[in-house]
Amino acid sequence: MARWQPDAPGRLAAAALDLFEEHGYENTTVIEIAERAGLTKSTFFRYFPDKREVLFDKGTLTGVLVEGITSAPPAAGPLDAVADALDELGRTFFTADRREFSGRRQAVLNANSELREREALKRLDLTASMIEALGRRGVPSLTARVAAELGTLVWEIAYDRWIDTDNSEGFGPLARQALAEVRGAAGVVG
Amino acid sequence: MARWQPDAPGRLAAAALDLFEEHGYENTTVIEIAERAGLTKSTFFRYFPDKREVLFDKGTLTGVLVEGITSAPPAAGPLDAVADALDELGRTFFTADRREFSGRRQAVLNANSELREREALKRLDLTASMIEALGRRGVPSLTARVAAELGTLVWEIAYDRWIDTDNSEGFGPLARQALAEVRGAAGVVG
DNA sequence: CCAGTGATGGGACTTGGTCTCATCGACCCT
DNA sequence: AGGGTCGATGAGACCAAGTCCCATCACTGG
Repeated sequence: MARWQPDAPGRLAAAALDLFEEHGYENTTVIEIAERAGLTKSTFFRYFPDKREVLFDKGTLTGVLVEGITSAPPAAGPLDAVADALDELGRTFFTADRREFSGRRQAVLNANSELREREALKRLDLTASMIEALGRRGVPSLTARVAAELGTLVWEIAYDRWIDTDNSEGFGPLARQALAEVRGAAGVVG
Repeated sequence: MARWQPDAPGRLAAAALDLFEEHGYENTTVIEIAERAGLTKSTFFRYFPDKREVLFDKGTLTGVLVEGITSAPPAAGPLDAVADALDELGRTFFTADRREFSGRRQAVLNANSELREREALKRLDLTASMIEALGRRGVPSLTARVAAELGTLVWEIAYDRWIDTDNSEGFGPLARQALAEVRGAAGVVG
């Protein structure tokens, strides 16, 4: 045994998503996931720090977003920098071929509180990364915090719509639209 | 045995905080917590759904905040309603005598990622509650979402300052100040 | 042909969390 | 006083997550 398997983490993630859809997250055992992927519990925990993490990408999303904010034109305001980053995200991450997978994944997340908790943490980390990236652009601390909070909200709204919609609008335009709406609302809250 | 103990959950929470400070969260066992409180593992899980929850109040904070938003003058804008709620929170919850405890608790939370994750979830739930309360005031959905996001940020900033400061300013004034700053920043983000 | 390396398997072990049942004390009713 | 109910607790079996350590196999290079 101990044969090598191509793309072990990918196989584990795929197996996990399948099983979570079939039997639910809590009724699925790490051992079952590993078995379906042709691996063992040991290997599972070698690639993922815990059971929940099998459904979350290793910070690639955050990386793209930070990169996008950093490389936005220097003259752009904080929210415009975020908008640029969201466009970039739509081009490199939330592509059309990943939409179905994202939808399946999100349905599983929504169905389990333990997973929603992990999602909440990721959301917080995402906001923190945006704050840091905006800070490197010279945006004052508190402004960065507000912009990152609103930016995260825009991301969230656009992501939900991107998954739900039957129309084939890409993530980028949806984000632009959401940003405009949030901007409008921010001007009205007082 | 099976003797009755006054305020079992309170004793468990106090014992837990002590032990977490002494040995750290992960190096403390639920059995140890229960023992220090003169109880058992069974009783611990009868009062708390899991180990983390022993450091989180049962939604009283959210309750006060929602109540405050709901009972704000009908003419008040969304953020003003939130400001009223934060004042109420300062009067009934974040009182001077609870400051030391809150500081100890927060230090423990900050030291452990599992606890920070739970905190992230609570933050999300808090925002959701604010959105709902604002919705009942007739605030349009997206405006409510933005206001709740900013309100949560204000709460967070004020809470941090309330814990850190040596000065004896109450939570209410700190929240007012934070709100003004966030308002200013929101007007600048573009 | 042999040694080293990297990915995997196996199994023991701790702990969080669930469940079921027994026990004890307080209170009530006659 | 005596018996019965009820609420809170204790006790212990049990399962799964997560950690650790070591064995094993395939591949690679000399």
